[in-house]
Amino acid sequence: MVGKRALSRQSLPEIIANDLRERILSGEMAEGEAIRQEALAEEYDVSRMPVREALKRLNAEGLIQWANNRGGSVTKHSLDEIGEIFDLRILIEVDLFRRAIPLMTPAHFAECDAILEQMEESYDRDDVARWGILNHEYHSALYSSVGRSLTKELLDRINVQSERYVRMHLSVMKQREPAKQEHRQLLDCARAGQTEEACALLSAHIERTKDQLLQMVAAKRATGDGA
Amino acid sequence: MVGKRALSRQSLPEIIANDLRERILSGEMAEGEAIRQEALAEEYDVSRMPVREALKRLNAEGLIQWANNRGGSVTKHSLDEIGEIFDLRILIEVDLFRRAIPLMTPAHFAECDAILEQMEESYDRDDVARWGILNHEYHSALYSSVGRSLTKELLDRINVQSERYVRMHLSVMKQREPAKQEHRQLLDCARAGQTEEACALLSAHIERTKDQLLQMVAAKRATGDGA
DNA sequence: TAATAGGTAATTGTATCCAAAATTCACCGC
DNA sequence: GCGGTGAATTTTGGATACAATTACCTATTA
Repeated sequence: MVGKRALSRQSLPEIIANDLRERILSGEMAEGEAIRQEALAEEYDVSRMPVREALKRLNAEGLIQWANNRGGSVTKHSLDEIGEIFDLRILIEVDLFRRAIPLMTPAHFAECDAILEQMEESYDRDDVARWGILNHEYHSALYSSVGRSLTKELLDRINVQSERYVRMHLSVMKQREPAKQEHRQLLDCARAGQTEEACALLSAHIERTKDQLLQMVAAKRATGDGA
Repeated sequence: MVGKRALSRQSLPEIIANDLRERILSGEMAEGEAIRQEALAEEYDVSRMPVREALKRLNAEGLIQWANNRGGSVTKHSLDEIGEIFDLRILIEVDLFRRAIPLMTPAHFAECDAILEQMEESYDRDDVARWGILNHEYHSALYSSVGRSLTKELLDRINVQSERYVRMHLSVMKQREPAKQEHRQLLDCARAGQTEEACALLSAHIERTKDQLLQMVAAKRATGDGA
């Protein structure tokens, strides 16, 4: 993301977009839920204008869909599309990882190690929210040795989509041990300079997440809502 | 003032965004050029509101950069970033092509053939504008057998970026014969079911375009760097 | 003479207001 | 009783007016 640390001077659309994004990602705003500008404006106690800009932004991010004069709704992905999102993650993350490994220094490995430790700590406390954040941080840290800012920006956009489903996943995920081990192996392979092995592990890691998650979403949709 | 064309069913921001996008892609708005909302609003004879929405959209597409209260400017990519754009194209297009080839039917091949013929015709007439459009159509046709709508959407966004530079490229490109042959070979391999060979060709094809183009942009920036 | 501070002008961001489009409900006709 | 058409309400889209922030220019002081 663009690093504007002065968040005191954040514009209203920015603030609202961030909050709405969080509400969508957390599932507070359900898939397919209709969005009315005025209701949101009243809720945030601002005019409809900054709300409109925030909605436009989220629309560009793909989190909500907008019809011309017909209002908007929270984007709902089909199972195929959810799978596609994870295939894109595999494609781009593995490419980044392959470029990153030869450039990794002890400092990079140390950073990954530090995050891993915090992750394992959050396992034990069953702090899924923190685990999700750290998971994202860890994956980013794996690629920090390589520049590729445009690619990372693209990946961030895709990750916003995937995060919606990963979060559902985390909250009901039983077996976190495999992921834990995979994260360690990934780093070990990278440290040993075994680029292709590490990439294969990363690919399998995301693939496994995808499979588990698709199963879960499918089950949820079959029982839960009729849509 | 300005002739209001078919704005009937299209929203104003949409129209303005499309026009601005075209102006940026065509080079009419140069890299790094500052953008003032009011000037554009006056030019299009509308208020600043739809202009702002259009600018927001282009910002999300990465064509312009926006600072908080500081105005915006047309995005200027470094040589590395331009290379990155083409690397992303390779990554995504090859993945799409690999998935598409096994699904291609005679109808798909016929469509590609038809576009190829028009392309070769436009070679002879030296119609670079038409060639550019057909080039994009051809690449899309290669992947038409596969669904993957989200991936295609992503690719379209990347292609918008690359098109800025491809257009410069086309207008000064001397040797179009290699591209011509490569396009044929690509299709022949795909028809023969030689998936990996076809993907390798596609990768090399885009890679060659990237190399030529980087050379050209580097030369252009070295001479007239003042802009 | 140069640097800093203050003021002014320009540009962006937000709010309120008005118009246009769409959906829904009711009434009329079949 | 059912279907279609029209009007009214709801909701979005666009314009104008106003506030806030920023940058530039000028003046004053060291």
